[in-house]
Amino acid sequence: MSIQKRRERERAEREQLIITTARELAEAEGWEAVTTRRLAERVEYSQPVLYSHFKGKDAIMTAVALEGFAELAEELRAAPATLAGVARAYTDYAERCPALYDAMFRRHVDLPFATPQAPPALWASFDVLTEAVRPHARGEDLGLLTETFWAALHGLVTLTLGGRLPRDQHDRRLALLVARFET
Amino acid sequence: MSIQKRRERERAEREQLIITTARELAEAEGWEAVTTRRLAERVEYSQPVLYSHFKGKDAIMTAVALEGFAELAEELRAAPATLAGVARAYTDYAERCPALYDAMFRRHVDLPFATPQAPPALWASFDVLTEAVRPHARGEDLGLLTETFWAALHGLVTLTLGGRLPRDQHDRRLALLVARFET
DNA sequence: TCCGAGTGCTAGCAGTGCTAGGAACGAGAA
DNA sequence: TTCTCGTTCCTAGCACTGCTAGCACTCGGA
Repeated sequence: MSIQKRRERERAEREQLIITTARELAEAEGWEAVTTRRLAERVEYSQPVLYSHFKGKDAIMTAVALEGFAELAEELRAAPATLAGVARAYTDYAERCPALYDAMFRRHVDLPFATPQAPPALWASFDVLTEAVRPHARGEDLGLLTETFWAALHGLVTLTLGGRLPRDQHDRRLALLVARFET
Repeated sequence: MSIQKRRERERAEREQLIITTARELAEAEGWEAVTTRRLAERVEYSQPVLYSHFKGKDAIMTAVALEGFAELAEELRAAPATLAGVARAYTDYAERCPALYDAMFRRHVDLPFATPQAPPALWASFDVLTEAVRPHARGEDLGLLTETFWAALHGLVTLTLGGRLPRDQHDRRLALLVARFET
């Protein structure tokens, strides 16, 4: 049965290759440029192969987003466990991987959010954020306060990435936001 | 020269019809459903007519967004001139016209933001927001603080509309945000 | 009555996501 | 070794997208 094992392994490797390639392509040229044809060409397989791994293009994006959740959680855990530290790590990550951030938090993906069924990696990120917010919750519901702070970070990130807010003052805006949530 | 005037008027009316129809279609089924063919069919003209009014589909979306800016400014002006009042009016508008909000603040439109060249209607909204924030600026840069508050509102709105935050607690999150920016 | 500008149509291009069908390969049986 | 059967993967094609070239027609002005 070793042959079958090898096949399963090769198949898993190919699936990972598709995800990684999709991510690279999106990061380089945006998700609009990630077409099934271009993606298939890059992984050096024909188009229908993609559909033997994923239900469709959306499912590929979802897989990429899941990778992003795990990475983001790592970044947040590595950051100083303060409100400012975690906030900075969050926006830095979004700035560094805008297409990934797009897939995770802007595009429509078929994943549960804000429920116990949400991906564990997403919960991990949220937990780090929660711990950073905790010291500053003055009797407020900690979960809701964290959601609110997260939303504020998200707004800052998306408006800046989308060119609605000038990038050069981003640091000062982030500082203002953090200050308002401290204490 | 009256004939020419009539033609110009009819042309302007048709242009408005295209904008209104695009808006209705987007609000009813989302922007993905707004294809040039469906839009042309609804306004009862052939597809190429759209291109005699607008450079492309994006330009139609931009025209719709501009309408939205004007409407939003009106709504904000009509709201109680407090931080809570304006914030509530902002999120209410987004909730009521999600597709319009999408075109205005989420999709890529070819408009200048956060510069003096930005659409006047957009500045009008921002000015109302600024006045609501002013009493709570404790020595901070008022423009930057307003941008930050706006970003936070935007984050709340987009995460909620995108299904990333449960709608039912929206009011409480909004109250938390406003409380953090008061004083 | 005729002309010419200009308007709006039909038809088509290149590209999209996705799928049906068959060809080719390779593992196991005879 | 040869045959058979499954699986794997590709070619070809569908229905759609945004957009445009080019022709037919209309209609005001002479």
